[in-house]
Amino acid sequence: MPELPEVETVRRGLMPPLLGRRLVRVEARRPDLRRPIPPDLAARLEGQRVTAIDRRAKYILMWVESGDVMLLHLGMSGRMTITPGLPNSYDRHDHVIFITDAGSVLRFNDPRRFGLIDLMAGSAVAGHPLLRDLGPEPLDDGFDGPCLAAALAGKRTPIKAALLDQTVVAGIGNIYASEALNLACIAPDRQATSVTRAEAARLAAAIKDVLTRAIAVGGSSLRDHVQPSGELGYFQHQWRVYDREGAPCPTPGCRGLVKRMVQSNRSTFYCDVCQR
DNA sequence: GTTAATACCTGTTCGC
DNA sequence: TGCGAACAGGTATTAA
Repeated sequence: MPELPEVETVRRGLMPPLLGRRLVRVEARRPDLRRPIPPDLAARLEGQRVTAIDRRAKYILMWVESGDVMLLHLGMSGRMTITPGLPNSYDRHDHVIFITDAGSVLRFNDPRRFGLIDLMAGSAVAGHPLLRDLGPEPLDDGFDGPCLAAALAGKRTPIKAALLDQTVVAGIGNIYASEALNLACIAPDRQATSVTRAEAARLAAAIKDVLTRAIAVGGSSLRDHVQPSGELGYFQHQWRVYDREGAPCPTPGCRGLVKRMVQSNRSTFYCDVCQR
């Protein structure tokens, strides 16, 4: 599932083959993703040189020389793959194709079609409805205990649900929420308002740690995520609790076992011995 | 206004 | 073995 580390991995994988290249052909083969692909996508991107590829939360922003920005979200099952030349055939879920002046082919493939593509002028990025309400970037220098504590203030919801709220912290999904809470030894069903300043500092550090280490190994390849090169990510081998029900808790000195519960219709994995 | 539940979608896994 | 049900989950929408 593409959360922040997977999206960042994709962004980094797209930079070498795309940055500075000209898009010679853009083809939307299936327009009905979570929201319709803008009908003028090809017209506004073809002939344009890619000037920057950024990330905000789980969104990728591709800037072109005209000043337009393509916004991309991978949803749950989306992947971007690059091949050096034209493939023999396209997959039925290859929804958008980009061909560069170097001849490489970028494919946006998304079987479940929870992903989306939008297009806007660069001046409209900050005010875009999907971007304007996002919370702080957890890997920014400014994200720390006080920052997290401020974001959690007044949230009358379990801390796990608060971490999934993109207006609280941007980019955390179901896997890394469980991982960070276990690393910080905070119970997922605690009310967000009950998290102390010291705990918020611990949790902010745990979030940074988990995300940074996941990016370093290319993210988690659960069912869908691969890097643009086709390589897998390997962080799933380092999961502490996610999808490890019954396994020993990895916290040093803790003798608990990983348990699973459902919060807001989502699986949460945790240890009820060391997570308090 | 805030929070919880549901819909969207399809490939995979599970149980009978 | 084969079938259908359940499950996975990010975000928008609807309900409470």
